[in-house]
Amino acid sequence: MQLDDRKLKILQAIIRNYLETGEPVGSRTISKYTDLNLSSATIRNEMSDLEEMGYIVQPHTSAGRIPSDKGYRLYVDTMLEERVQEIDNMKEQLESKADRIELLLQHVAKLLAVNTNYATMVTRPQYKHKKVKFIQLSEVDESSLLTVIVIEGNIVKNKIITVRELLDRETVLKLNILMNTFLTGLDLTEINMAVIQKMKEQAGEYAGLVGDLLNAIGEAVAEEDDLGIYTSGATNILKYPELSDREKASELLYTFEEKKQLTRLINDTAEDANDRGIQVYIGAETPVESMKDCSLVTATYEIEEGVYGKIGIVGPKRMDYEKVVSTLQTLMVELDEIFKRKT
Amino acid sequence: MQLDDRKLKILQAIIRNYLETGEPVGSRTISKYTDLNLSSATIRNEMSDLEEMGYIVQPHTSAGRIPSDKGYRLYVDTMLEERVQEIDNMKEQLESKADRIELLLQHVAKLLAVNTNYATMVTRPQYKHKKVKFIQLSEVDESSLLTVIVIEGNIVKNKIITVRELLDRETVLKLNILMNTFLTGLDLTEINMAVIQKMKEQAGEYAGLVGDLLNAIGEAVAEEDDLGIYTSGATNILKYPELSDREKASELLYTFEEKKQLTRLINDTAEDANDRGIQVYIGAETPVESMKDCSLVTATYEIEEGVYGKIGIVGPKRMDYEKVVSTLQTLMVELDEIFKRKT
DNA sequence: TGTTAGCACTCTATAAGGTTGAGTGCTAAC
DNA sequence: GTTAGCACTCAACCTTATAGAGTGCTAACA
Repeated sequence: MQLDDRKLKILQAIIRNYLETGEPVGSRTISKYTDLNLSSATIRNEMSDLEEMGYIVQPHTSAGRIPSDKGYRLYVDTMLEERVQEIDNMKEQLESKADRIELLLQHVAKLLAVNTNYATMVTRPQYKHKKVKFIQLSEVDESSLLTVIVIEGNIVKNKIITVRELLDRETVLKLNILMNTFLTGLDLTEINMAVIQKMKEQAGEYAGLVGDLLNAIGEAVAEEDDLGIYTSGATNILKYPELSDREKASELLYTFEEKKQLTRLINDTAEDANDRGIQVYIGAETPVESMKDCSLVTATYEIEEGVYGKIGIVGPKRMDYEKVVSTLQTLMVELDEIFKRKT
Repeated sequence: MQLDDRKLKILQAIIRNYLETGEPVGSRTISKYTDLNLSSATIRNEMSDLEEMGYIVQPHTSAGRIPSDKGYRLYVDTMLEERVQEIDNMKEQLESKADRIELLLQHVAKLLAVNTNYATMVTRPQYKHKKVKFIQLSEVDESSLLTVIVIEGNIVKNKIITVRELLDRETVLKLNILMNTFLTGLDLTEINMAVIQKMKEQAGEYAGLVGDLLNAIGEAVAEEDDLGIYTSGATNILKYPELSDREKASELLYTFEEKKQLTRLINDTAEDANDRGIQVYIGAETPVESMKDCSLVTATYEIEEGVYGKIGIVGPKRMDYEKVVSTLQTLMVELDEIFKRKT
């Protein structure tokens, strides 16, 4: 069967209506809702066809139709258009935070959540090779040595380590130079036993301390990985009846609270990133089990050449795709500008 | 009327039973449940008395009884005893994180949530006067200056500021000395215009930069305030039917997601902190509106002389008070040890 | 005088039957 | 190809009946 123009219009009308109401849509509604001037009977015939073709489903005989995953898919693939959006204040708010990337991203998540009424998540940019840019050791007091590590993208990590013996100023200086000469420019995979061995040799009596320092650096940088996800608006999920029954809501909210599962989102969707931009996952298409009754829209932002992060919006399948996509598009442009200006 | 020993035992039995089941408790249940060897009729008489005295309520005429807020209050005040608890692995887990206070606290929240099945929150220790302990400026690259500030309690804050002109090594060193001589030992309220003026004079041509630096420090430290709350297990709330209807759950979860309202918890309960230790707030006693159908148990921990933080557990009124309180008590001892050893 | 058995009463929760209304599929006429 | 009309289906809702848990009260008992 052919999906002609009229069928497409009817499908569109069904989906639009369902997005608004969340209720199955009947033929009479469409008959009035569209400007096709067709009777409900004709619509019924067309709907019957659309159902046969798999774009819509009936929850039970004698109910209206709701879009199937395939229907949504067609909708987002063919029907999305640019939408003008008033997010000027969003722009202002973002600029004020441009210098603290974590705060900025957290804020982005929040803004999106407030604007869309869906749950949102933002991942920190993932540096594939985290090169050490700079290391600074300083004595804070007699027994504490502060280690600050700056890695690519001006991400700053720090760790305080306890030293057994008092260090004089000169030793600290020496250690500083040692650490920087050896480590600056290396990424973490390059810090292998050979390098470590060499460093320890050079350090002489402070070999033990150097070991501690390296551990501290390792830990501080590793921390980065599991803390790179910011979420907001998770409770918005409870606003949608089809997601807010005990079981589903609990699972979903837990996913957002724990965040761990969300990493799969980044990894599993990373491969699609060659055609970067905005991706829509509907129902079972999502890589996270607990979202099987949701839709997920992700966007990829680029903070600098080759360094990407993801933004995701999770809502019911009857999510307002147009709004979400256009909001994301605008936001991407915004972020691009902010990052460009910075570097 | 007198609350004699028998009445107390019956009340205790009612509460215990209600804690387990979440259902109103009838006289026959108690008659079998206790070792008092009394018939249900007798229990009924006593229950009637207990109701008159305000310790229990009937949700409706022909239902069993549930404890009133007053009943719970009596229960927690008189009936809590030490409970031996197997939290040895809790101890181990905590020790491995002792050197990163934020991670440690986050972990404490999580452990508690997992152990109790309630929602938990932990606040970072609140330094009343945050004295600057140490400042370190370092050049990261041509245009970025990294400012690291260590404040009391070894809390490390950092901020990268962009500089217009290239700074030579000597200037950075000078600025370092300047910042440290003026600011070390001061708390933030003491950094007033007079001090700033003097610093700028000394800085000469770099007066503008000093201003930027001071702003950065101010910002970095201010950040501390609103980020000082860690939560975990918020979704546990959905496990308790009496809290998981749409309205209540939504409100509660939002409180946990936003965290802002939770600060009131710390402030409002701070006054009771003279008799520090464990506090129980039942129903309307809680300082946070959205928790009016919950109970809240808080504990105060001391990280060093005069520096406190709070731990809170939120659950239904039929929370297992014994378990919660004893878990908290053990945890307090644990934390005390960890902090003592550190300093 | 405290305790208990027994009984009538109350009220929720659950199930069963009846009704309504939205929606469909099919057919026959336009 | 479109439409009006009709019989049919089924979830949602209301009503009613029933079961069972629990109470309060009274009278008898130790």
